[in-house]
Amino acid sequence: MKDQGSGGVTPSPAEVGDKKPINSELWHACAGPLVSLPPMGSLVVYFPQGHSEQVAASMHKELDTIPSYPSLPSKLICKLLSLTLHADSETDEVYAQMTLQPVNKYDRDAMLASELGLKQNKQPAEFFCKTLTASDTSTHGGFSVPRRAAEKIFPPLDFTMQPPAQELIAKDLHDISWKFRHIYRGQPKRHLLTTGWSVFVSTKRLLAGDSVLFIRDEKSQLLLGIRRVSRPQPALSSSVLSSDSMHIGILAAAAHAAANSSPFTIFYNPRASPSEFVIPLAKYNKALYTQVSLGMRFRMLFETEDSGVRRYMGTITGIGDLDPIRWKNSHWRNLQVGWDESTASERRTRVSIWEIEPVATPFYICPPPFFRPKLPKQPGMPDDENEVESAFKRAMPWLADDFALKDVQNALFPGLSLVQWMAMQQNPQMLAAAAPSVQSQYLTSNALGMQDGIGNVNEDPAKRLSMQAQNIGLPNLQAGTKMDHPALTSLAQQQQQPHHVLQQQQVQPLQQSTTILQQQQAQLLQQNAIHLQLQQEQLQRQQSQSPQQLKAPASLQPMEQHKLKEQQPPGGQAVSQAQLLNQILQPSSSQLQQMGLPKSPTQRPGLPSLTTMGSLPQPQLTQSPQLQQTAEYQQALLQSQQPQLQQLSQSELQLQLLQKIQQQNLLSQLNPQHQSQLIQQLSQKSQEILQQQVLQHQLGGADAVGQLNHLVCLTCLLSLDVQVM
Amino acid sequence: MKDQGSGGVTPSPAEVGDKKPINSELWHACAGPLVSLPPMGSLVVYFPQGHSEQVAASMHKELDTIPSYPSLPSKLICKLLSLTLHADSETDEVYAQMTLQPVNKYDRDAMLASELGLKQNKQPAEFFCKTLTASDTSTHGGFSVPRRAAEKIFPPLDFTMQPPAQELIAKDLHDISWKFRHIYRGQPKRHLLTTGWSVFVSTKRLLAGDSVLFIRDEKSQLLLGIRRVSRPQPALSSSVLSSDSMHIGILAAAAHAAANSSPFTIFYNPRASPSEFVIPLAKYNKALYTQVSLGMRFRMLFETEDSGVRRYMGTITGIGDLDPIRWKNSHWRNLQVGWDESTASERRTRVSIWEIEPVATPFYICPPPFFRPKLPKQPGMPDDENEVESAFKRAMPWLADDFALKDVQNALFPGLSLVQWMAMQQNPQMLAAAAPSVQSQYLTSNALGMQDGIGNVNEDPAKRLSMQAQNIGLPNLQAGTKMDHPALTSLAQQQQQPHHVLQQQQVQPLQQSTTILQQQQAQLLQQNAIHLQLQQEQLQRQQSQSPQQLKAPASLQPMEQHKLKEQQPPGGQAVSQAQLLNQILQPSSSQLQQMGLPKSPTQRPGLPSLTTMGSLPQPQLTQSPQLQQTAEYQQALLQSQQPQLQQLSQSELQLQLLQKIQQQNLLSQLNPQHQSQLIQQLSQKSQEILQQQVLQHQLGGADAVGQLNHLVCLTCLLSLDVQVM
DNA sequence: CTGTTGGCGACACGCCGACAA
DNA sequence: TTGTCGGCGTGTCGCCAACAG
Repeated sequence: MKDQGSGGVTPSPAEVGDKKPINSELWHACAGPLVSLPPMGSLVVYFPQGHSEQVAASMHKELDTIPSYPSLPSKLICKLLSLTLHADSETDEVYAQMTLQPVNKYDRDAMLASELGLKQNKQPAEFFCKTLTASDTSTHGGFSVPRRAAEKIFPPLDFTMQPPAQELIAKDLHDISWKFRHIYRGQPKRHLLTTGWSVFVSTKRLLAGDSVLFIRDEKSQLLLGIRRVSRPQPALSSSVLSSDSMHIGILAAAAHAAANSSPFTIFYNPRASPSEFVIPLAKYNKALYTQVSLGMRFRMLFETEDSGVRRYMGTITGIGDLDPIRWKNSHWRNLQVGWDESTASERRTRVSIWEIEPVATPFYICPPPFFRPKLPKQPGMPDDENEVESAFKRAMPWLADDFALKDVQNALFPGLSLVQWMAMQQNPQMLAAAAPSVQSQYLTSNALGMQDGIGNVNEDPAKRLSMQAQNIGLPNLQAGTKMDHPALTSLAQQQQQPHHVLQQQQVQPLQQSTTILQQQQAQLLQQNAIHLQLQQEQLQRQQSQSPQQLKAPASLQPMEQHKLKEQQPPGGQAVSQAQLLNQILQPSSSQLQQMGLPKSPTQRPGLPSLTTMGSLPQPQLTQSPQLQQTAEYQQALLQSQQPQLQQLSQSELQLQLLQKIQQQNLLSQLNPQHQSQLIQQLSQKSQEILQQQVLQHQLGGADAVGQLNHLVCLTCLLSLDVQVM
Repeated sequence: MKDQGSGGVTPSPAEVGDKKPINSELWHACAGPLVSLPPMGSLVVYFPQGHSEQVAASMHKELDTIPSYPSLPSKLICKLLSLTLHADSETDEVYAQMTLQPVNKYDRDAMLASELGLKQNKQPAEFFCKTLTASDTSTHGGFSVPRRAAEKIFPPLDFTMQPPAQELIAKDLHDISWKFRHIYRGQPKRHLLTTGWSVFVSTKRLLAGDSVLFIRDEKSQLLLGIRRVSRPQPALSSSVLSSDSMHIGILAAAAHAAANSSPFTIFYNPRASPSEFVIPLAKYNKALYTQVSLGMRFRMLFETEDSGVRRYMGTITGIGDLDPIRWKNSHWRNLQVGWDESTASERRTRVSIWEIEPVATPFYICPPPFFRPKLPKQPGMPDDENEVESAFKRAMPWLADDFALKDVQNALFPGLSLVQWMAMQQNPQMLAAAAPSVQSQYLTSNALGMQDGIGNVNEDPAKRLSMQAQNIGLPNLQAGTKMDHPALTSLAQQQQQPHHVLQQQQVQPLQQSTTILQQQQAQLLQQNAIHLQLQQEQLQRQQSQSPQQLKAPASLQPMEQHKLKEQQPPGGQAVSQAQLLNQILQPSSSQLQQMGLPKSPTQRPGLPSLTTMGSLPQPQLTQSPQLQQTAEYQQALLQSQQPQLQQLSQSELQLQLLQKIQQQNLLSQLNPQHQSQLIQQLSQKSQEILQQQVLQHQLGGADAVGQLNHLVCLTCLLSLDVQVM
C-alpha cells in the first residue's frame, strides 16, 4: 500500500493523541478578529437562546419547533470553569469548549477576571490571510504569495541563489507539519509556494474562496490555518441526534446545571455561530448601561475579507424580545436595526446591545453639570468630546475609552444599585452577598441595626459597588454622601429573618421609601432634572409636536393605574418586564385610543412614547412650540418631564415593586401561606398609597418637585431593572 | 477548474435535492441482516437507555456523567408515526429517522401492524457483499469480483468477445450512478472491475476492510452500497453539542414527548448502535413470556463477514438491571451472558431478552395436557417437537414458529404476571386504558356498575386479550368465562372520580376482590390446575426427589411472608422486577439455607424454583415418592402448588398493590393530603387483612381450594395486563 | 479461485515563464 | 502586483498477466 497522501511532512504517528493544546494565537487567527473568549475563571452571561441559534445554524434549521423550557431563564450568570480550544479534525473548524457553572454569587477574583478579560487582544500581529483563488486551488500550480505577506511573515530568502528559494515548514492547528517550497521566480518576480502546496490543498479539501493564513508565533515558528468560506453545507443532519433533541439537549443541560449549580459544557463555534452567546459579565453589564432608544445611531464591527475589521453605521429601528414567547425579557438580539449602506442585505437585522457602539450624538456627549457647569455650546464638536472624555478619564482612569461617553446618561441615576440589587434577587444567595456590602458601604449606621457579614458571605463586592458608584457619575458618592434605602435594607433583612417575623415587617419598607427618599435625595434632583431636560429636548426635536398628544384628560391616570392593577398576576405568574415597562412608559396606540386619544399620525413608529405619555397631562408644553434655544429646551423639557414622572408616582412604583417582588423567586423561598399573605398585604398597602396619590394629584399636583425628586430615582430604578433583568 | 473527481457517471446536478427516497432494499442490505425496522404505524417499545448507548457509541464516550432523568420511564410504548431511511451524505452510513409518539392506549390496527411487522424479510435475495482487500483498495489496480457473485448479480457477459467485457452502471444510496468496466480476463480467468473502480474507492474513501455490496433490484437494476468496518473513529466530538448535552437531549426530548404524548424524533444508526432500541411491541411482549433463569442456555444471531448470520450458543449467567440507579426495572440488557466459544471475547456480555432464542430443553418442549393428554415419552425427540409445534400452530396459526415452545413455560406460571403487571403500573395512564378493556370483555355486569368506554378509550383490545388467553393455554376463556376484577376496576375508577370521593371508596375494592373472585371463577380453576399439574409433574421427574426438600416446617410460610413484607420499600422506592419475582417464585439458595434447607445439588440451575418452594410445606407429596401415574402426578401437583399460591394470598397481593400504588404516579395526581390519607388507610386495611390471613393459615389453611381458585384467576387477570404494557 | 506483484503505458499533476488585468 | 494560461517533464495511476496461496 502506498503511504496514502503523506504530503508535506508526515505527521508523526505518535502525535495522534492530540494531547498538545491548540495554539491560541493560531486559533484566534482562524476564528477571526471579532472573536474574543472570556478568560478562564471569569464570570460570563450565557444565553441559551444564542446557543440554540448556533445549533440551528449548524443544522441549517429553523428555530420553530423547539418546545419552550420554562424553568430555564433566558440567561445564566456562570463562572467559566474551563476553556479549551479545539479544531475539528475533519474540517479544521475552530471551536471552543467551555465548562460553565451557574453561580448565585460571585467572588472578587472572578469579577476582576471578567473585567480584565475585556481588553485582551488576541489577534496575532504577525500574520497574513489570503483568500484562495482558482489558480491557488487548481491542480495546475502552486500558491501565489502576496509580496507583502511573504516579506512580512516568511523567513528572508537568500537572494544570492538563482532562483532564491527555501523550504518552509508550518504547523497547523493539529500540530501537523506541512512542508512547502518557497521560491521567488517568474517574470515579473513573485513569491510562490510550489511543492507541497497541492497536497495541502487536497488534504484539507480547500476550494477557491477558502482562506489560508500564516502566522509567525513568538518563537518565529510558522503556523498555518484555514478558514473556509461559509458555504451551504450539505445538511449536516448529523445522523446522531435530531435537531429537536439537540435543542432540547441544550436547554435541558443548561436547566439541569442551573438547578443544581453544576457545571455544564458547551461548544462555541465562532464561525458557525451567528453571534457569541457567552458574554463576559463585565461586557454585558457595561452594555446594560447603554440607554438605547429607537432611532439611535450606532456603529458595529464586521469582519473584512482579509481578516480585518470594518465599522458599519446603523440605526436602531426597534426594541423588543426576539422571541417573546420562549425567551421573554432576554437581551439577546433585542435590537432591531437598519444599516446605512445598500450592501447591508447580508448584515443581521437584529443585534444585541453589547454588539454595538452607540455613536456619540449631541445629546449623549453633553456633559453633566458637575463636569461642566457652564451651559453646553453647540454640541457635537470635537473639542467637546475630548473635553468630556478627558474629564471622565481623570475621574475614572480605569474605564475603557469608549465607556465614558456611553454612560453619561445613566451616570445620573444613583438609585441604580437598588434595581440591580433587585435583579440580583433572582438568585437569593446574591442578596446575601450584596446586602452586607451595601451596609458597610452606605449603611454604616442604619436604624435597623443590621450586622455586617450576616450570612455566610465573605467576599467583598465593594469593588463592584464602588465601580458602580463611579459609573453613575458621582465619584464623590462613595466617599461622601451616604445613601440609605430602607426598602433595600429591610427586604434583605426579611430574607434573613425567620418567616414568622415577616408578616409584621413586610410593608414598612415601602412606606419608608416614600418619605426617606424624598428627604435625602433632593440634591440629586438637580442633576437628574437637567439631564432629563436634555434628553427630552432631544426627543422633542425629533418628534413633531402634534397638539393632540398634549391634550389628555386627567382621568387618564386612574384608568391607567387600574390597568396596571388588573394586570397583576394573582399567583405570582411572571409578567414580562418589557410589557410592564411599556405599560408604564409606552402606552400602545390602542391603549391611547381607549382613552379617547387618537393615534398620533405624526408619531414616529420607532420612537418611544415616553414623551407622548409624559406630556399628556401637561399643558405647558404647548406654550413653547418652537423650541430653538438650548435654555428653552431645557426649561420645557423639565416641565414636560415632570408630569410624566408624576404619573408614575409612588403608588405605581410601589405597585411595580410589588410586582417585581412577586416575579422574582424572592418569595418562592417562603412558605406558600406566608407568600400569599405577604402579597395580599402588600397589595392592600399599595392600594392605599395609590389612592392617596391619585387624590393628591387631582388636588393639584402639590409638591411637584419633591415628587419628581424621588420619582426620578424610582423610575430610573425600574427602567434599569428591566435592563438588568 | 477540473470537474473534480467525476469518476463513473457524473451525478446530475439536478439531483442535489436528495428528494428521492432511499431504496429500502439497498438500505437494508447496507444495514445488515440482523436489522429490522418496525412497520410504520405500528407500536414499538422505545428504550432511552439504548438510545443513550447509541450516542455514547457514536461519541466513543462512557455513559458515566449522564444525570438521571427520573421523570422518564425506562421504556416508552410509542406509535411509530413515520420512518424514513437515510444515508449520511459524507460517509454513506445508513440510519433511520423515526418519529415516535408515546401512547397511552393503542388501537387494533397499530397492534396488528406490530404483529405483522415481525416476520417481514428485508434482506434482498439478489445481492453479494465483499470485504475489500488491500489490492482492491490500492491505486494499483481494480476490484476482483468473486466468480459466484459476478455470475449471480452482474448481467451475463458476451463471451464471444475477446476478452469478454461490459460496462456496469450501479446507483448508490444517494441515487448517484457509478460506471465500472467489467472484464473477464487473466490467467486463470477472473471477473474484474477496472476503469471507474478507483474513483469509486477514492470518492467513498474506502479502505481495506470496508465492504462493498451489489444488489439487483426488482427491475434488474444494479445498486451498490458500502459498509465500513467499525474502526475507531477519530473522536467524533461533533463540535456542536457536548456529549453530555446530547445525552440529556435524548432524555429530555423523550421525557417531553412522554409528558405531552407528543411526537419526538430519533435516529437509529444500525451499524453504530450496539443494539436496537426501538423494539416492536409484539416482539417485546413475546420476549417477556420467555421465563429466563440463571444458567439457561440460548442461541443468538450474529452477523458474519459476508453479511450472513450465524448462531452462537451462550448461557445466562446473571439477571439484573444494567444500570439499577438510572434505569431501574428496565429490560434493556438485563441478562448477563457467557458464550460457549473461545472467540467470544468480542461478543457482548449483556443482552436483552428479545435478542436471544432460548434453546429448547426437555422441560420447555413438554406439551400442555390439552394438546397432548398422554404422558410424554422421552422428551427432546424430533417428533415430539414437531407434534407440539403443529399443535400450537393449529391453535394459534398467527403465532410465529418459535413462539409456542418458548411460551409453554410461562403459560404455566400465571403468577408471574402479577409482577409484570406491577411493572406496568409505571405508566399509570395505561392502567386506565387497560382496565376498561378488561371490563368490556369480562365485566359486562360487574357490581360497581362501571360503564363500558369510560374514559376516552374506544379501541378494542379483544384481539389482544384473546391472544393472551390463548397464550396461557385457555382457549375458551375468551368466549366463555367472564372474569371480574374489582380491584382493577376501582383503581381505574379512582382515577376518574373527583378527589374528595376517594376517601370513602378507596378500600372497598380490595375487600371485594377477596370474595367476588372466589365465587365467580371456580370453573377456571380446573383448567389451570390441570395445567399446573403437568408442569409440576415434569419438574418432579427432572429433579431427583430428595426427601429433605419435602420436609419443611410449617413455620416457613410466615417467615417467608415476613421476608416479603420486610422487603417492601417504605417510601415507594422501586424494586427490581426480577428481584420481586425471585422473592416470590425463586428463593435463592441462600434463602433456602436460611430456612434450614440445603441447596439441592441436583437442581438444574436453569429451572425455576417453583417446585422447590411449592413442595416444601406439602406433606402429601411425601406420601407418593414414586410418582409414575399421570393421575397421581396431577393430584400431587395440584396439592403441592396450593400452598405456594396460598402464600401469595390476598393479603400480600393487596400489600403489593398498595406498594405499587404508592410507587406509581397514580397518587401523584391527587391532592397531597388525600394522598397521605389514602395511603394510611390502605396500609391499615392491608395490615388487618394480612394478620387475618396469617392467623387463618396457622389455624390450618382452611379453604385452600377456594384460595387457589381466585388467586389463579386474579393472577391470570393480572397477567393480561402485562401484554397491554 | 483469488490476492498480490512486476511490467509498462498513458495521463494529469505540477513547475516554469509569458501575458495581461 | 498577481491571476491565468500554454508548455512540458515526470511521477503515479491503473491495466495487464504471472504467480502463489
